[in-house]
Amino acid sequence: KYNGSKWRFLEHKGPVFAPAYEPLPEKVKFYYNGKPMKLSAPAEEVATFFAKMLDHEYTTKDIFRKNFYKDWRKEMTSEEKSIITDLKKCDFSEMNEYFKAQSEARKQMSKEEKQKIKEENERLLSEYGFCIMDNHRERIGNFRIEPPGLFRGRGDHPKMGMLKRRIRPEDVIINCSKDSKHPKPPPGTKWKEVRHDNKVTWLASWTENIQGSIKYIMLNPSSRIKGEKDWQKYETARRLKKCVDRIRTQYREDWKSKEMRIRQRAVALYFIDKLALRAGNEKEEGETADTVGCCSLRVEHIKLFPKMDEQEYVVEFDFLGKDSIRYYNKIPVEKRVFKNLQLFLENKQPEDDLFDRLNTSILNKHLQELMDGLTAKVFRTYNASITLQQQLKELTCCDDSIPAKLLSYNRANRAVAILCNHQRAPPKTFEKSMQNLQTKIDEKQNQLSAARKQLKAAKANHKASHDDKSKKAVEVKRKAVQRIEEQLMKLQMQATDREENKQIALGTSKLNYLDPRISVAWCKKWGVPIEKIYNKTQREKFAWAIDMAEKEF
DNA sequence: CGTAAGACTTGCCAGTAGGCTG
DNA sequence: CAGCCTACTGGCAAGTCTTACG
Repeated sequence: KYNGSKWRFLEHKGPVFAPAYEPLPEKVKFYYNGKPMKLSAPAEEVATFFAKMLDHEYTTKDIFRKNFYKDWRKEMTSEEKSIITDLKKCDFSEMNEYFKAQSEARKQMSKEEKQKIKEENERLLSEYGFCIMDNHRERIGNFRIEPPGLFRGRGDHPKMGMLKRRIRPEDVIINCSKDSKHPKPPPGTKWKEVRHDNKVTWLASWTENIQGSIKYIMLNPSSRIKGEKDWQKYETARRLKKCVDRIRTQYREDWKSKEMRIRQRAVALYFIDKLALRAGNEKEEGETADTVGCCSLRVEHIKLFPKMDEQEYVVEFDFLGKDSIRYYNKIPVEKRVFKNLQLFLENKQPEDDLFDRLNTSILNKHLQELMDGLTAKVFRTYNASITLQQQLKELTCCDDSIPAKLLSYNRANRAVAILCNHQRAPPKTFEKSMQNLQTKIDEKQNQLSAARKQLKAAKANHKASHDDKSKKAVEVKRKAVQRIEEQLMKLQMQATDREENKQIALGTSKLNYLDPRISVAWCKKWGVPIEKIYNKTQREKFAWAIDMAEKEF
Protein backbone atom coordinates (compact mmCIF):
# COMPACT_ATOMS: atom_id res chain seq x y z
CA LYS A 1 0.00 0.00 0.00
CA TYR A 2 1.09 3.55 -0.66
CA ASN A 3 2.43 5.12 2.58
CA GLY A 4 -0.77 4.49 4.54
CA SER A 5 -2.85 7.27 3.09
CA LYS A 6 -6.37 6.26 2.22
CA TRP A 7 -7.19 9.05 -0.22
CA ARG A 8 -5.85 12.22 -1.81
CA PHE A 9 -9.07 14.16 -2.25
CA LEU A 10 -12.26 14.03 -0.20
CA GLU A 11 -15.25 16.32 -0.49
CA HIS A 12 -18.70 15.92 1.06
CA LYS A 13 -21.63 17.91 2.42
CA GLY A 14 -21.46 16.74 6.00
CA PRO A 15 -24.02 14.69 7.91
CA VAL A 16 -27.78 15.15 8.15
CA PHE A 17 -28.97 15.88 11.66
CA ALA A 18 -31.97 14.37 13.37
CA PRO A 19 -35.06 16.58 13.03
CA ALA A 20 -35.66 18.96 15.94
CA TYR A 21 -38.07 17.89 18.63
CA GLU A 22 -41.70 18.72 17.94
CA PRO A 23 -43.63 19.29 21.15
CA LEU A 24 -46.80 17.27 21.63
CA PRO A 25 -50.16 18.89 20.88
CA GLU A 26 -51.81 20.39 23.98
CA LYS A 27 -54.49 17.73 24.09
CA VAL A 28 -52.03 14.87 24.52
CA LYS A 29 -51.37 14.73 28.22
CA PHE A 30 -48.95 13.18 30.58
CA TYR A 31 -50.35 12.23 33.97
CA TYR A 32 -48.56 12.08 37.25
CA ASN A 33 -50.33 10.34 40.06
CA GLY A 34 -53.53 10.50 38.00
CA LYS A 35 -53.34 14.26 37.45
CA PRO A 36 -52.46 15.89 34.11
CA MET A 37 -49.08 17.60 34.15
CA LYS A 38 -47.51 19.81 31.52
CA LEU A 39 -43.85 18.97 31.05
CA SER A 40 -41.07 21.27 29.95
CA ALA A 41 -39.93 20.58 26.39
CA PRO A 42 -36.70 18.73 27.35
CA ALA A 43 -38.47 16.55 29.91
CA GLU A 44 -41.32 15.94 27.52
CA GLU A 45 -39.02 14.84 24.73
CA VAL A 46 -37.37 12.21 26.89
CA ALA A 47 -40.76 11.11 28.17
CA THR A 48 -41.90 10.52 24.59
CA PHE A 49 -38.98 8.15 24.05
CA PHE A 50 -40.28 6.04 26.89
CA ALA A 51 -43.90 6.40 25.83
CA LYS A 52 -43.08 5.07 22.37
CA MET A 53 -41.63 1.90 23.88
CA LEU A 54 -44.47 1.10 26.23
CA ASP A 55 -45.40 -2.05 24.32
CA HIS A 56 -41.93 -3.47 24.65
CA GLU A 57 -41.17 -5.90 27.38
CA TYR A 58 -38.03 -4.08 28.41
CA THR A 59 -39.89 -1.05 29.75
CA THR A 60 -40.94 -3.40 32.52
CA LYS A 61 -37.38 -4.35 33.36
CA ASP A 62 -35.90 -2.95 36.50
CA ILE A 63 -32.58 -1.86 35.05
CA PHE A 64 -34.20 -0.24 32.07
CA ARG A 65 -36.59 1.72 34.23
CA LYS A 66 -33.94 2.71 36.71
CA ASN A 67 -31.56 3.96 34.03
CA PHE A 68 -34.29 5.79 32.19
CA TYR A 69 -35.61 7.44 35.28
CA LYS A 70 -32.19 8.61 36.35
CA ASP A 71 -31.44 10.19 32.99
CA TRP A 72 -34.93 11.59 32.61
CA ARG A 73 -34.61 13.46 35.87
CA LYS A 74 -31.55 15.20 34.53
CA GLU A 75 -33.74 16.79 31.87
CA MET A 76 -36.41 17.98 34.29
CA THR A 77 -36.75 21.47 35.73
CA SER A 78 -36.25 21.65 39.47
CA GLU A 79 -40.00 21.98 39.89
CA GLU A 80 -40.62 18.85 37.83
CA LYS A 81 -38.01 17.04 39.81
CA SER A 82 -39.75 17.86 43.05
CA ILE A 83 -43.14 16.71 41.78
CA ILE A 84 -42.09 13.57 39.93
CA THR A 85 -40.56 11.25 42.45
CA ASP A 86 -41.79 7.85 41.37
CA LEU A 87 -41.77 6.36 37.88
CA LYS A 88 -44.61 4.02 38.80
CA LYS A 89 -46.91 7.00 39.16
CA CYS A 90 -46.15 8.23 35.66
CA ASP A 91 -48.81 7.57 33.09
CA PHE A 92 -47.54 7.76 29.52
CA SER A 93 -50.42 5.88 27.96
CA GLU A 94 -52.04 8.87 26.27
CA MET A 95 -48.74 9.77 24.67
CA ASN A 96 -48.32 6.17 23.59
CA GLU A 97 -51.73 6.13 21.94
CA TYR A 98 -50.98 9.38 20.20
CA PHE A 99 -47.86 7.92 18.59
CA LYS A 100 -49.71 4.80 17.55
CA ALA A 101 -52.36 6.96 15.92
CA GLN A 102 -49.62 8.92 14.20
CA SER A 103 -48.04 5.85 12.70
CA GLU A 104 -51.46 4.62 11.68
CA ALA A 105 -52.10 7.95 9.98
CA ARG A 106 -48.79 7.64 8.19
CA LYS A 107 -49.88 4.34 6.75
CA GLN A 108 -53.16 5.82 5.62
CA MET A 109 -51.53 8.68 3.75
CA SER A 110 -52.58 9.22 0.17
CA LYS A 111 -50.38 8.17 -2.68
CA GLU A 112 -49.47 11.79 -3.41
CA GLU A 113 -48.32 12.43 0.13
CA LYS A 114 -46.25 9.29 0.14
CA GLN A 115 -44.77 10.25 -3.18
CA LYS A 116 -43.81 13.63 -1.79
CA ILE A 117 -41.99 12.09 1.14
CA LYS A 118 -40.23 9.71 -1.15
CA GLU A 119 -39.04 12.55 -3.35
CA GLU A 120 -37.80 14.47 -0.35
CA ASN A 121 -35.82 11.43 0.76
CA GLU A 122 -34.33 11.05 -2.67
CA ARG A 123 -33.35 14.69 -2.70
CA LEU A 124 -31.64 14.30 0.66
CA LEU A 125 -29.86 11.21 -0.58
CA SER A 126 -28.58 12.85 -3.72
CA GLU A 127 -27.39 15.90 -1.81
CA TYR A 128 -25.89 14.29 1.29
CA GLY A 129 -25.64 10.62 0.38
CA PHE A 130 -22.59 10.90 -1.84
CA CYS A 131 -19.08 12.23 -1.62
CA ILE A 132 -16.17 12.69 -3.95
CA MET A 133 -13.17 10.58 -3.13
CA ASP A 134 -10.25 10.65 -5.53
CA ASN A 135 -12.19 11.40 -8.72
CA HIS A 136 -15.04 9.05 -7.88
CA ARG A 137 -18.51 9.86 -6.71
CA GLU A 138 -19.06 7.36 -3.93
CA ARG A 139 -22.10 6.37 -1.93
CA ILE A 140 -21.95 7.17 1.78
CA GLY A 141 -23.01 4.35 4.10
CA ASN A 142 -24.74 6.30 6.83
CA PHE A 143 -25.04 10.02 6.26
CA ARG A 144 -27.67 10.59 8.95
CA ILE A 145 -26.66 11.25 12.53
CA GLU A 146 -28.33 8.93 14.98
CA PRO A 147 -31.37 10.57 16.60
CA PRO A 148 -31.67 10.82 20.38
CA GLY A 149 -33.53 8.04 22.15
CA LEU A 150 -33.30 5.45 24.85
CA PHE A 151 -30.40 3.08 24.54
CA ARG A 152 -31.38 -0.53 24.18
CA GLY A 153 -28.34 -2.77 24.24
CA ARG A 154 -28.56 -6.43 23.40
CA GLY A 155 -28.91 -9.17 25.94
CA ASP A 156 -28.66 -8.30 29.59
CA HIS A 157 -27.17 -4.88 29.17
CA PRO A 158 -26.42 -2.88 32.30
CA LYS A 159 -27.00 0.41 30.46
CA MET A 160 -30.35 -0.33 28.87
CA GLY A 161 -32.76 2.56 29.18
CA MET A 162 -30.13 5.28 29.38
CA LEU A 163 -30.69 8.43 27.38
CA LYS A 164 -28.76 8.60 24.15
CA ARG A 165 -28.37 12.31 23.80
CA ARG A 166 -28.99 14.47 20.78
CA ILE A 167 -25.93 15.16 18.66
CA ARG A 168 -25.35 18.77 17.67
CA PRO A 169 -22.97 20.21 15.07
CA GLU A 170 -20.72 21.28 17.96
CA ASP A 171 -20.18 17.57 18.70
CA VAL A 172 -19.18 16.63 15.19
CA ILE A 173 -15.70 16.42 13.73
CA ILE A 174 -15.57 16.77 9.97
CA ASN A 175 -12.87 15.10 7.93
CA CYS A 176 -12.27 16.20 4.33
CA SER A 177 -9.40 17.38 2.19
CA LYS A 178 -8.03 20.86 2.55
CA ASP A 179 -8.58 21.73 -1.05
CA SER A 180 -12.21 20.57 -1.06
CA LYS A 181 -15.32 22.62 -0.54
CA HIS A 182 -15.81 22.15 3.22
CA PRO A 183 -19.27 21.16 4.44
CA LYS A 184 -21.24 24.00 6.04
CA PRO A 185 -22.68 23.50 9.52
CA PRO A 186 -26.39 24.33 9.87
CA PRO A 187 -27.03 28.10 10.18
CA GLY A 188 -25.95 29.54 13.50
CA THR A 189 -23.86 26.51 14.48
CA LYS A 190 -20.24 25.41 14.30
CA TRP A 191 -18.50 22.09 13.83
CA LYS A 192 -16.45 20.84 16.72
CA GLU A 193 -13.50 20.63 14.35
CA VAL A 194 -12.65 20.33 10.69
CA ARG A 195 -9.64 18.17 10.05
CA HIS A 196 -7.84 16.84 7.03
CA ASP A 197 -6.62 13.38 7.92
CA ASN A 198 -6.13 11.15 4.91
CA LYS A 199 -4.83 8.29 7.05
CA VAL A 200 -8.44 7.44 7.93
CA THR A 201 -11.50 6.72 5.83
CA TRP A 202 -14.27 8.47 7.77
CA LEU A 203 -16.01 11.68 6.78
CA ALA A 204 -17.42 12.70 10.14
CA SER A 205 -17.35 11.46 13.72
CA TRP A 206 -18.79 12.17 17.13
CA THR A 207 -18.56 10.68 20.58
CA GLU A 208 -21.58 8.81 21.80
CA ASN A 209 -22.53 9.26 25.45
CA ILE A 210 -23.50 5.72 26.50
CA GLN A 211 -20.17 3.93 26.13
CA GLY A 212 -18.13 7.02 25.29
CA SER A 213 -17.14 5.45 22.00
CA ILE A 214 -16.73 7.18 18.69
CA LYS A 215 -19.27 6.87 15.91
CA TYR A 216 -18.32 7.43 12.31
CA ILE A 217 -19.77 8.32 8.98
CA MET A 218 -18.13 6.11 6.39
CA LEU A 219 -18.60 4.97 2.84
CA ASN A 220 -20.93 2.32 1.52
CA PRO A 221 -19.61 -1.23 0.96
CA SER A 222 -19.76 -0.60 -2.78
CA SER A 223 -17.05 2.05 -2.50
CA ARG A 224 -13.55 1.52 -3.72
CA ILE A 225 -12.06 1.93 -0.29
CA LYS A 226 -14.29 -0.71 1.32
CA GLY A 227 -14.05 -3.06 -1.64
CA GLU A 228 -10.28 -3.04 -1.63
CA LYS A 229 -10.19 -3.77 2.06
CA ASP A 230 -12.64 -6.61 1.60
CA TRP A 231 -10.59 -8.09 -1.20
CA GLN A 232 -7.48 -7.82 0.95
CA LYS A 233 -9.24 -9.70 3.73
CA TYR A 234 -9.95 -12.65 1.44
CA GLU A 235 -6.43 -12.58 0.10
CA THR A 236 -5.13 -12.92 3.64
CA ALA A 237 -7.43 -15.91 4.13
CA ARG A 238 -6.02 -17.46 0.96
CA ARG A 239 -2.51 -17.01 2.26
CA LEU A 240 -3.58 -18.81 5.40
CA LYS A 241 -4.77 -21.68 3.27
CA LYS A 242 -1.22 -22.14 2.04
CA CYS A 243 0.28 -22.44 5.49
CA VAL A 244 -2.57 -23.74 7.62
CA ASP A 245 -1.15 -27.26 7.69
CA ARG A 246 2.09 -25.99 9.11
CA ILE A 247 0.23 -23.94 11.72
CA ARG A 248 -1.91 -26.90 12.71
CA THR A 249 1.12 -29.13 13.12
CA GLN A 250 2.68 -26.41 15.20
CA TYR A 251 -0.16 -25.95 17.64
CA ARG A 252 -0.57 -29.69 18.08
CA GLU A 253 3.09 -29.79 18.97
CA ASP A 254 2.53 -26.93 21.42
CA TRP A 255 -0.07 -28.94 23.32
CA LYS A 256 2.92 -30.76 24.77
CA SER A 257 4.89 -27.66 25.68
CA LYS A 258 6.47 -27.34 29.10
CA GLU A 259 5.08 -23.84 29.38
CA MET A 260 1.51 -23.35 30.47
CA ARG A 261 1.05 -20.15 28.44
CA ILE A 262 2.04 -21.97 25.29
CA ARG A 263 -0.29 -24.85 25.94
CA GLN A 264 -3.14 -22.45 26.59
CA ARG A 265 -2.36 -20.55 23.45
CA ALA A 266 -2.29 -23.77 21.47
CA VAL A 267 -5.58 -25.08 22.81
CA ALA A 268 -7.28 -21.72 22.27
CA LEU A 269 -6.01 -21.63 18.72
CA TYR A 270 -7.33 -25.13 18.17
CA PHE A 271 -10.80 -23.96 19.24
CA ILE A 272 -10.59 -20.91 17.03
CA ASP A 273 -9.57 -23.06 14.10
CA LYS A 274 -11.87 -26.00 14.64
CA LEU A 275 -14.96 -24.24 15.99
CA ALA A 276 -14.56 -20.84 14.36
CA LEU A 277 -14.80 -19.10 17.72
CA ARG A 278 -14.18 -15.36 17.91
CA ALA A 279 -10.99 -14.10 19.53
CA GLY A 280 -12.65 -12.89 22.72
CA ASN A 281 -11.21 -9.57 23.86
CA GLU A 282 -11.52 -8.59 27.50
CA LYS A 283 -14.43 -6.33 28.29
CA GLU A 284 -14.93 -3.85 31.04
CA GLU A 285 -17.23 -5.32 33.65
CA GLY A 286 -20.50 -3.49 34.15
CA GLU A 287 -20.14 -1.54 30.91
CA THR A 288 -21.63 -4.17 28.61
CA ALA A 289 -23.55 -7.43 28.64
CA ASP A 290 -21.55 -10.38 29.92
CA THR A 291 -20.45 -12.14 26.76
CA VAL A 292 -17.27 -14.00 25.88
CA GLY A 293 -15.17 -15.31 23.02
CA CYS A 294 -12.38 -17.86 22.96
CA CYS A 295 -9.70 -16.12 25.02
CA SER A 296 -12.21 -14.83 27.56
CA LEU A 297 -13.93 -18.18 28.16
CA ARG A 298 -14.44 -18.92 31.82
CA VAL A 299 -14.42 -22.19 33.69
CA GLU A 300 -18.21 -22.10 33.94
CA HIS A 301 -18.55 -22.10 30.14
CA ILE A 302 -17.22 -25.58 29.49
CA LYS A 303 -17.89 -29.05 30.83
CA LEU A 304 -15.67 -32.04 30.31
CA PHE A 305 -16.99 -35.54 29.72
CA PRO A 306 -14.38 -38.31 29.54
CA LYS A 307 -17.14 -40.42 28.04
CA MET A 308 -20.43 -39.39 26.56
CA ASP A 309 -22.66 -41.79 24.69
CA GLU A 310 -20.38 -43.46 22.17
CA GLN A 311 -17.73 -40.78 22.23
CA GLU A 312 -14.64 -40.12 24.29
CA TYR A 313 -13.26 -36.78 25.49
CA VAL A 314 -16.27 -34.61 24.86
CA VAL A 315 -16.24 -30.89 25.64
CA GLU A 316 -19.54 -29.13 26.11
CA PHE A 317 -19.53 -25.40 25.40
CA ASP A 318 -22.29 -23.20 26.69
CA PHE A 319 -21.77 -19.47 26.72
CA LEU A 320 -23.12 -16.18 25.41
CA GLY A 321 -21.14 -14.81 22.48
CA LYS A 322 -21.39 -11.62 20.49
CA ASP A 323 -24.82 -9.98 20.73
CA SER A 324 -25.58 -12.36 23.59
CA ILE A 325 -26.25 -15.17 21.16
CA ARG A 326 -25.89 -18.51 22.89
CA TYR A 327 -23.20 -20.84 21.71
CA TYR A 328 -23.99 -24.41 22.62
CA ASN A 329 -21.96 -27.27 21.24
CA LYS A 330 -20.72 -30.67 22.28
CA ILE A 331 -17.63 -31.85 20.51
CA PRO A 332 -15.21 -34.70 20.92
CA VAL A 333 -11.63 -33.44 21.09
CA GLU A 334 -8.30 -35.13 21.00
CA LYS A 335 -7.07 -36.73 24.17
CA ARG A 336 -4.24 -34.27 24.54
CA VAL A 337 -6.58 -31.28 24.34
CA PHE A 338 -8.84 -32.88 26.87
CA LYS A 339 -6.00 -33.50 29.30
CA ASN A 340 -4.84 -29.94 28.88
CA LEU A 341 -8.30 -28.60 29.61
CA GLN A 342 -8.43 -30.67 32.78
CA LEU A 343 -5.14 -29.11 33.75
CA PHE A 344 -6.36 -25.56 33.04
CA LEU A 345 -9.41 -26.16 35.21
CA GLU A 346 -7.49 -27.33 38.25
CA ASN A 347 -8.07 -25.29 41.38
CA LYS A 348 -10.28 -22.75 39.70
CA GLN A 349 -13.64 -21.25 40.50
CA PRO A 350 -16.44 -21.19 37.91
CA GLU A 351 -15.92 -17.44 37.30
CA ASP A 352 -12.17 -17.77 36.70
CA ASP A 353 -10.69 -17.49 33.25
CA LEU A 354 -10.13 -20.81 31.49
CA PHE A 355 -7.07 -19.41 29.74
CA ASP A 356 -5.56 -17.37 32.54
CA ARG A 357 -2.21 -16.99 30.78
CA LEU A 358 -3.67 -15.80 27.52
CA ASN A 359 -5.40 -12.84 25.94
CA THR A 360 -6.12 -11.76 22.38
CA SER A 361 -3.08 -9.58 22.10
CA ILE A 362 -0.74 -12.41 23.10
CA LEU A 363 -2.51 -14.75 20.71
CA ASN A 364 -2.47 -12.31 17.81
CA LYS A 365 1.17 -11.48 18.39
CA HIS A 366 1.92 -15.17 18.08
CA LEU A 367 -0.21 -15.49 14.93
CA GLN A 368 1.53 -12.51 13.41
CA GLU A 369 4.80 -14.43 13.77
CA LEU A 370 3.34 -17.46 12.05
CA MET A 371 2.12 -15.51 9.05
CA ASP A 372 2.18 -11.88 8.04
CA GLY A 373 -1.22 -10.31 8.67
CA LEU A 374 -2.58 -13.33 10.50
CA THR A 375 -5.04 -12.66 13.33
CA ALA A 376 -7.68 -14.78 15.03
CA LYS A 377 -10.50 -13.66 12.80
CA VAL A 378 -8.71 -14.74 9.66
CA PHE A 379 -9.44 -18.32 10.73
CA ARG A 380 -13.13 -17.56 10.71
CA THR A 381 -12.91 -16.14 7.21
CA TYR A 382 -10.74 -18.98 6.00
CA ASN A 383 -12.80 -21.78 7.51
CA ALA A 384 -16.04 -20.22 6.37
CA SER A 385 -14.87 -19.87 2.79
CA ILE A 386 -13.26 -23.28 2.57
CA THR A 387 -16.39 -24.86 4.02
CA LEU A 388 -18.52 -23.19 1.38
CA GLN A 389 -16.22 -24.43 -1.32
CA GLN A 390 -16.24 -28.01 -0.03
CA GLN A 391 -19.96 -28.06 0.51
CA LEU A 392 -20.68 -26.69 -2.93
CA LYS A 393 -18.53 -29.37 -4.44
CA GLU A 394 -20.26 -32.04 -2.43
CA LEU A 395 -23.84 -30.87 -2.83
CA THR A 396 -24.09 -29.62 -6.40
CA CYS A 397 -25.35 -32.22 -8.86
CA CYS A 398 -24.65 -31.32 -12.44
CA ASP A 399 -28.01 -32.45 -13.78
CA ASP A 400 -30.05 -30.73 -11.12
CA SER A 401 -32.42 -27.97 -12.12
CA ILE A 402 -31.63 -24.38 -11.19
CA PRO A 403 -33.94 -24.39 -8.15
CA ALA A 404 -32.28 -27.57 -6.92
CA LYS A 405 -28.87 -26.00 -7.42
CA LEU A 406 -30.00 -22.98 -5.47
CA LEU A 407 -31.12 -25.22 -2.65
CA SER A 408 -27.65 -26.76 -2.69
CA TYR A 409 -26.08 -23.33 -2.58
CA ASN A 410 -28.19 -22.30 0.35
CA ARG A 411 -27.38 -25.52 2.11
CA ALA A 412 -23.69 -24.88 1.66
CA ASN A 413 -24.22 -21.35 2.94
CA ARG A 414 -26.16 -22.81 5.83
CA ALA A 415 -23.32 -25.13 6.78
CA VAL A 416 -21.15 -22.04 7.12
CA ALA A 417 -23.74 -20.13 9.12
CA ILE A 418 -23.98 -23.08 11.52
CA LEU A 419 -20.21 -23.20 11.84
CA CYS A 420 -20.11 -19.50 12.65
CA ASN A 421 -23.16 -19.79 14.93
CA HIS A 422 -25.16 -17.19 13.01
CA GLN A 423 -28.60 -17.52 14.49
CA ARG A 424 -31.79 -15.58 14.22
CA ALA A 425 -35.05 -15.41 16.07
CA PRO A 426 -37.59 -17.37 14.01
CA PRO A 427 -39.48 -14.72 12.01
CA LYS A 428 -42.74 -13.71 13.67
CA THR A 429 -44.69 -14.78 10.63
CA PHE A 430 -42.77 -17.97 10.09
CA GLU A 431 -45.57 -20.45 10.76
CA LYS A 432 -48.02 -18.56 8.63
CA SER A 433 -45.69 -18.11 5.71
CA MET A 434 -44.82 -21.79 5.88
CA GLN A 435 -48.52 -22.62 5.74
CA ASN A 436 -49.05 -20.30 2.80
CA LEU A 437 -46.34 -22.06 0.94
CA GLN A 438 -47.84 -25.44 1.78
CA THR A 439 -51.20 -24.29 0.44
CA LYS A 440 -49.52 -23.30 -2.78
CA ILE A 441 -47.85 -26.68 -3.00
CA ASP A 442 -51.16 -28.48 -2.46
CA GLU A 443 -52.77 -26.40 -5.15
CA LYS A 444 -49.95 -27.13 -7.50
CA GLN A 445 -50.28 -30.82 -6.79
CA ASN A 446 -53.96 -30.73 -7.71
CA GLN A 447 -53.11 -28.85 -10.85
CA LEU A 448 -50.59 -31.48 -11.68
CA SER A 449 -52.91 -34.42 -11.32
CA ALA A 450 -55.49 -32.58 -13.39
CA ALA A 451 -52.92 -31.90 -16.08
CA ARG A 452 -51.84 -35.52 -16.02
CA LYS A 453 -55.41 -36.67 -16.49
CA GLN A 454 -55.74 -34.39 -19.45
CA LEU A 455 -52.54 -35.73 -20.91
CA LYS A 456 -53.82 -39.27 -20.55
CA ALA A 457 -57.07 -38.33 -22.22
CA ALA A 458 -55.21 -36.63 -25.04
CA LYS A 459 -53.08 -39.72 -25.51
CA ALA A 460 -56.14 -41.97 -25.63
CA ASN A 461 -57.70 -39.62 -28.12
CA HIS A 462 -54.60 -39.70 -30.27
CA LYS A 463 -54.51 -43.50 -30.20
CA ALA A 464 -58.06 -43.58 -31.43
CA SER A 465 -57.82 -40.97 -34.16
CA HIS A 466 -54.12 -40.98 -35.15
CA ASP A 467 -54.45 -37.56 -36.71
CA ASP A 468 -52.06 -34.62 -36.56
CA LYS A 469 -54.34 -32.47 -34.50
CA SER A 470 -54.58 -34.98 -31.67
CA LYS A 471 -50.84 -35.54 -31.80
CA LYS A 472 -50.30 -31.85 -31.30
CA ALA A 473 -52.75 -31.88 -28.43
CA VAL A 474 -50.72 -34.59 -26.73
CA GLU A 475 -47.59 -32.50 -27.10
CA VAL A 476 -49.31 -29.45 -25.66
CA LYS A 477 -50.54 -31.44 -22.68
CA ARG A 478 -47.17 -33.03 -22.16
CA LYS A 479 -45.57 -29.63 -22.04
CA ALA A 480 -48.16 -28.44 -19.55
CA VAL A 481 -47.48 -31.38 -17.25
CA GLN A 482 -43.79 -30.74 -17.46
CA ARG A 483 -44.19 -27.07 -16.67
CA ILE A 484 -46.34 -27.77 -13.65
CA GLU A 485 -43.92 -30.41 -12.42
CA GLU A 486 -41.14 -27.85 -12.55
CA GLN A 487 -43.20 -25.27 -10.70
CA LEU A 488 -44.11 -27.83 -8.06
CA MET A 489 -40.53 -28.81 -7.57
CA LYS A 490 -39.47 -25.21 -7.26
CA LEU A 491 -42.06 -24.66 -4.53
CA GLN A 492 -40.95 -27.78 -2.71
CA MET A 493 -37.36 -26.63 -2.82
CA GLN A 494 -38.41 -23.29 -1.40
CA ALA A 495 -40.31 -24.98 1.41
CA THR A 496 -37.37 -27.20 2.32
CA ASP A 497 -35.03 -24.25 2.22
CA ARG A 498 -37.24 -22.10 4.38
CA GLU A 499 -37.84 -24.83 6.93
CA GLU A 500 -34.14 -25.59 7.28
CA ASN A 501 -33.49 -21.90 7.63
CA LYS A 502 -35.89 -21.27 10.46
CA GLN A 503 -33.31 -20.34 13.05
CA ILE A 504 -30.30 -19.77 10.85
CA ALA A 505 -29.24 -16.41 9.48
CA LEU A 506 -27.40 -16.65 6.18
CA GLY A 507 -26.85 -12.95 5.61
CA THR A 508 -23.91 -12.35 7.88
CA SER A 509 -21.75 -15.13 6.51
CA LYS A 510 -22.68 -14.30 2.94
CA LEU A 511 -21.76 -10.67 3.43
CA ASN A 512 -18.71 -10.98 5.64
CA TYR A 513 -17.13 -14.41 5.48
CA LEU A 514 -17.66 -16.06 2.13
CA ASP A 515 -15.15 -15.12 -0.51
CA PRO A 516 -17.49 -13.87 -3.24
CA ARG A 517 -15.19 -15.25 -5.89
CA ILE A 518 -16.21 -18.76 -4.85
CA SER A 519 -19.86 -17.96 -5.37
CA VAL A 520 -19.27 -16.15 -8.63
CA ALA A 521 -17.23 -19.05 -9.97
CA TRP A 522 -19.91 -21.50 -8.92
CA CYS A 523 -22.56 -19.50 -10.75
CA LYS A 524 -20.40 -19.40 -13.87
CA LYS A 525 -19.66 -23.08 -13.75
CA TRP A 526 -23.27 -24.18 -13.41
CA GLY A 527 -24.91 -21.48 -15.45
CA VAL A 528 -26.77 -20.04 -12.49
CA PRO A 529 -27.53 -16.33 -12.94
CA ILE A 530 -25.66 -14.29 -10.36
CA GLU A 531 -28.89 -12.45 -9.45
CA LYS A 532 -30.20 -15.69 -7.94
CA ILE A 533 -27.43 -15.58 -5.36
CA TYR A 534 -26.81 -11.89 -4.79
CA ASN A 535 -29.39 -9.12 -4.76
CA LYS A 536 -28.65 -5.67 -6.09
CA THR A 537 -26.88 -4.32 -3.02
CA GLN A 538 -24.80 -7.46 -2.72
CA ARG A 539 -23.83 -7.31 -6.36
CA GLU A 540 -22.69 -3.75 -5.83
CA LYS A 541 -20.66 -4.70 -2.80
CA PHE A 542 -19.07 -7.63 -4.61
CA ALA A 543 -18.62 -5.88 -7.93
CA TRP A 544 -14.87 -6.41 -7.62
CA ALA A 545 -15.36 -10.17 -7.51
CA ILE A 546 -18.01 -10.32 -10.20
CA ASP A 547 -15.70 -8.43 -12.52
CA MET A 548 -12.88 -10.92 -11.94
CA ALA A 549 -15.21 -13.84 -12.77
CA GLU A 550 -13.64 -17.16 -13.65
CA LYS A 551 -15.17 -20.61 -13.82
CA GLU A 552 -12.79 -22.11 -11.32
CA PHE A 553 -11.53 -20.57 -8.17
C1' DC B 1 4.84 -3.29 28.86
C1' DG B 2 -0.42 -2.55 29.96
C1' DT B 3 -4.27 0.31 29.01
C1' DA B 4 -7.22 3.46 26.53
C1' DA B 5 -8.61 5.49 22.42
C1' DG B 6 -9.45 5.08 17.70
C1' DA B 7 -10.73 2.83 13.45
C1' DC B 8 -13.03 -0.37 11.10
C1' DT B 9 -15.74 -5.02 10.63
C1' DT B 10 -19.40 -7.91 11.98
C1' DG B 11 -24.12 -8.77 13.70
C1' DC B 12 -29.08 -8.95 14.50
C1' DC B 13 -33.44 -6.98 13.77
C1' DA B 14 -37.39 -3.65 12.89
C1' DG B 15 -39.54 -1.11 9.59
C1' DT B 16 -40.79 -0.49 5.05
C1' DA B 17 -40.87 -0.44 -0.12
C1' DG B 18 -42.56 -2.61 -3.57
C1' DG B 19 -44.17 -6.90 -5.83
C1' DC B 20 -48.06 -10.18 -5.72
C1' DT B 21 -52.71 -11.66 -5.25
C1' DG B 22 -57.60 -11.83 -4.75
C1' DC C 1 -56.47 -1.45 -6.51
C1' DA C 2 -56.17 -2.28 -1.71
C1' DG C 3 -54.24 -5.30 1.45
C1' DC C 4 -50.90 -8.64 2.28
C1' DC C 5 -46.41 -10.60 2.25
C1' DT C 6 -41.66 -10.76 1.60
C1' DA C 7 -37.10 -9.29 0.74
C1' DC C 8 -34.26 -5.61 1.57
C1' DT C 9 -32.34 -1.86 3.74
C1' DG C 10 -30.90 0.96 7.21
C1' DG C 11 -30.00 1.34 11.95
C1' DC C 12 -26.95 0.99 15.32
C1' DA C 13 -24.89 -2.15 18.73
C1' DA C 14 -21.01 -5.00 19.56
C1' DG C 15 -17.23 -7.10 18.17
C1' DT C 16 -11.84 -7.19 16.42
C1' DC C 17 -7.58 -5.21 15.89
C1' DT C 18 -4.34 -1.23 15.62
C1' DT C 19 -2.33 2.78 17.40
C1' DA C 20 -1.23 6.09 20.84
C1' DC C 21 0.17 6.99 25.29
C1' DG C 22 2.28 7.01 29.98
